[in-house]
Amino acid sequence: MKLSDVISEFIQQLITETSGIAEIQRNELASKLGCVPSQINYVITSRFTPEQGYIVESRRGGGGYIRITKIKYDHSQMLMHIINNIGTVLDSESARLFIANIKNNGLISNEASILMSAALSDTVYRDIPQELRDRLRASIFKQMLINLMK
Amino acid sequence: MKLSDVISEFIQQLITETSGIAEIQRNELASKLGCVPSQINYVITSRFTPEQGYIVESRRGGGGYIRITKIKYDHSQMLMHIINNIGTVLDSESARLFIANIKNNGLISNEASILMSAALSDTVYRDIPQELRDRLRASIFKQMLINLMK
DNA sequence: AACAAGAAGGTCAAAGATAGTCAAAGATTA
DNA sequence: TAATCTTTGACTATCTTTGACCTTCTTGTT
Repeated sequence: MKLSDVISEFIQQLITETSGIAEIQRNELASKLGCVPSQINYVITSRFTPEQGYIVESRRGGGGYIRITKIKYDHSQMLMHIINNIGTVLDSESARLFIANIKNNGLISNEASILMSAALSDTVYRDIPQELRDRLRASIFKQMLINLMK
Repeated sequence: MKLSDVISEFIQQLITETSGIAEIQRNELASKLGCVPSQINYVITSRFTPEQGYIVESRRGGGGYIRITKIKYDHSQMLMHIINNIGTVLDSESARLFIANIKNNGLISNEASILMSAALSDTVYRDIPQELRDRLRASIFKQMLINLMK
């Protein structure tokens, strides 16, 4: 079996055992599974993404950790559906429509829609190179949605 | 658990017990918790900053002390404070602290804090050139706050 | 008052402990 | 064989711990 799959399964196992939250130490896990530390990052970025329903947080330094949380989406399947439909780029008009839609469907509060609109509005991306804007917008939108499902 | 966290929790506990003001002796606390005195300073400067709503005062010499006071803001002062303190750049740690602070003071809902944290978290800015990240983060944060106040 | 000694707390930089990034090389798949 | 996925390691960024040295304050002595 591929190394990446071993790592991935190990983490999934951990998540199952802890019913939702795996907290690991990168170097420790790497040495336990016999791989270089950065491979842990590879596995996480390729298999524990928002699209797949995971939130990843971490801290460096002494006592550092990587925490991977599996989203429970019983009540949020529509949101999950939205996330999977966003793609890697998102222009401001599409963002506006998505937000209006999920708000009208009662999936998010009015306050949440205000915040999302603010964070995705064109005015804040002035300094960002054109080609990065819509990728960033997509990324932020997904991150916000996935975290709402925590 | 990390030493810093032990120290931090000890101080927080003190603040809670005294409903707002912890007064400690640096050397005494250091020896009680088994660390070098300067580590107390480290914890204070990293976890009891104005951004987190604390004022720190101290005196040297015989009978010296370090006093840490939790600030009680009212809402308008709070917003004022935050807005005046976000410059043109904002790193992720400061963002985290600001958000925790305004949430703890009841200025924003839990949902809002989750959304803000998500939108400002480091993970979404991977593709953005280093020098733009913190400018963008500041910009998004301000935009969200402004729109919340409307 | 002047001074010296002692008792705090403050600063800073180095070392240690983690995690993150990126690009090159290798493997697999379409 | 071209595209995509995986593996690796060198380099970077961040957070924590420690210790040597500095500054300020109080108190006792002359």
